[in-house]
Amino acid sequence: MTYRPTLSDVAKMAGVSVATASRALSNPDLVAESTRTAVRDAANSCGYQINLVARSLRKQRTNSILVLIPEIDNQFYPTIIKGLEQRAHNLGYSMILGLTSNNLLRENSYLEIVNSRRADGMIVLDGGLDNLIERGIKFNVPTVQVLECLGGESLPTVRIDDRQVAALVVEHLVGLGHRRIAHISGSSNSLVATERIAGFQHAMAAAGCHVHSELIVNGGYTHDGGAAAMLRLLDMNEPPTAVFCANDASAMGAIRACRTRGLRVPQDVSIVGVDDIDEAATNDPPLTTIHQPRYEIGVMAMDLLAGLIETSNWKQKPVLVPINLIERGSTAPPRH
Amino acid sequence: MTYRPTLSDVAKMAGVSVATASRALSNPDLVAESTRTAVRDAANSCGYQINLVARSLRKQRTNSILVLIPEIDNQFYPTIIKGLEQRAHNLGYSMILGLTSNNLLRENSYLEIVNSRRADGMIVLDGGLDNLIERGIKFNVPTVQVLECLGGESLPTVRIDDRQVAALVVEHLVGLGHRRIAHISGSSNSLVATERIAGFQHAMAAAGCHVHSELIVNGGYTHDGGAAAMLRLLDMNEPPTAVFCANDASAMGAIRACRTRGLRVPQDVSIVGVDDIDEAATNDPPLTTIHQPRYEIGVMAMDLLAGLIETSNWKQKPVLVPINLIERGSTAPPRH
DNA sequence: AAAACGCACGTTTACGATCACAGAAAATTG
DNA sequence: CAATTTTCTGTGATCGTAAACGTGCGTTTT
Repeated sequence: MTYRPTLSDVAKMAGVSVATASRALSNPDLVAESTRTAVRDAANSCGYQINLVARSLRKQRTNSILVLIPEIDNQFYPTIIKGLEQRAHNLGYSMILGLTSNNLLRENSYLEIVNSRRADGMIVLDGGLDNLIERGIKFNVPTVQVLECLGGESLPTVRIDDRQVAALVVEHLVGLGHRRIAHISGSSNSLVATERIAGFQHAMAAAGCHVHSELIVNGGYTHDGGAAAMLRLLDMNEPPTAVFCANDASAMGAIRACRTRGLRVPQDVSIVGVDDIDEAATNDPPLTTIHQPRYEIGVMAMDLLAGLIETSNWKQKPVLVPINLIERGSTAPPRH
Repeated sequence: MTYRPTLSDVAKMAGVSVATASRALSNPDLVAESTRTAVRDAANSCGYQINLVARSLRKQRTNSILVLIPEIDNQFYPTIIKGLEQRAHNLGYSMILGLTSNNLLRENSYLEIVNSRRADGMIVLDGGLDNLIERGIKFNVPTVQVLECLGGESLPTVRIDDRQVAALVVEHLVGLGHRRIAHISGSSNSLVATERIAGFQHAMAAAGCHVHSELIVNGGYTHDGGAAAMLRLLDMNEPPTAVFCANDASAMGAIRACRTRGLRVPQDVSIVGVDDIDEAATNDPPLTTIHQPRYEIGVMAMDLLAGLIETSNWKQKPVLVPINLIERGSTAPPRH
């Protein structure tokens, strides 16, 4: 195909004006049956395809949204992306994906996309970018924050209750009889990590367990970081009998570390993760973890944004997504 | 901010024509120093942001490309996506991500995006969509196929040599002393799967090993499928001493199946995977596998597409990406 | 029968930038 | 200093669609 017919070509062929051709194709009910079919036939016979760029310019709407993710090869984000994408598709939006790598330069260049009207709004899973979000607000770009919300809740937000995460874990472990429980935390510049730490301390206190500060070590959310942190815990005079890890990757690292010291999970040490990534179920032992409904989180975030774009108002409350603990094979009562 | 200044506002402020303002911002060297700074100052002072939609309409270029992926929560694709995205970003393109789920309806709706000029080209990792690709060709949309190439190589293509995959695996296992080797294959409607089967048979024949047809079973590329396939192999009168699995997920499933039968890997059975997903290295035992440079594959595909968009010609040869076998802990000489 | 209404459609312009063309101003040359 | 080139800038057309607005005509209302 060499020449791309435009709407005016179609109109000419059908013997109507451009306006009528436009209406016949986009708002069929505004047009008489006969002209409607005439226009449609003309469009089909010449292989007409609407030019969405032109429509966007005229309507001041691109029907695409920008999604900013810190990293994608992380086991955690892909399912959220899936939820976002499928919902976007159902709502008639395309998804532009930006990987920020927590890199300020990249973030700024992605901002260009929304500021220059190439996207109608954005979803940010990278709460570290508070400055980005501020600028987003400044330009009145509809924005939804997901999970990591460093910008506070001045923006529409979909997240889980990270204190509840810790509470559920502590409740489970204390219920099994553990008293000496450690926490392998996430990166300290993350609000999620600090909330989980606070929640852990609070829940432990509520259960009447003392938490020595040595029992909270940073695992940086990674497999290797979790393993290193676990080794430090095992080197203590009185090691913990159970460990609450801030995510599944560090939990698996912790399990690996136990093994290198000849300890069995869960017989000698209980380990709990957070996220419930796919690998958690197939891991050996299967990981007891906090399930986050990642797909649904994506769907809800996209719904929220779409509403925001269309009505530009929102109820000032963050959407809190329910979570639950999934008991698998990595936790058991402590030995005596 | 309530009003968005346009180029004509900037021009008015700077006391020049719109054309000059456009040149000053987009082609600064075509304009006198003094007017250049005048225009820039005006743009800055009123917070001007270019409208990329308008530019796209005029230039008939969107600077965005469509990437079609069958599924994203698959451990395999995210790293490719990362390569694609980062390269796209460096080249000045945005990436629109479409998840097809191998669903014909979705595929067609994504085609709309390129046909309606919202993207300058597309990258297809979902070779199952031969009809899609055909239409892509029909509309002269620059397209690059990656890995799974059901449409043949009439299109620009970036892939690995799947027969070589099988050859490397067989060479490794035969080198260890194995003679009775099985293959847990991928879904039969995939060209990649059939090529690996053919390569397996060829390499085995070349090594002087007979391959009974029972020794090739379908594992559907999944963990559970791999486990089920392995159980079938272990139920044979004379089970294989080594298994070549079509991907890492099915290899891990196979290992799990061995364990449920009380067999140890690699002492009793050797297992090889393909892909080298992150989990392969942390798996217990660490998986011997064929490494695919997924990030680089993404980068190369994006480079190829960008070239295609700009020059619209290509050397008629598929880009073959080099691969190699990584020996880890899941393979060993057979017992006697 | 006159007034009021509403449907279906055409005319025209807006959307916001870029580019070809041509003219004006400045710089260079002999 | 006139002639020529070079540099710079404005005019107006253009990209393809949507929508505001207006028109003609048939139908209903009193």
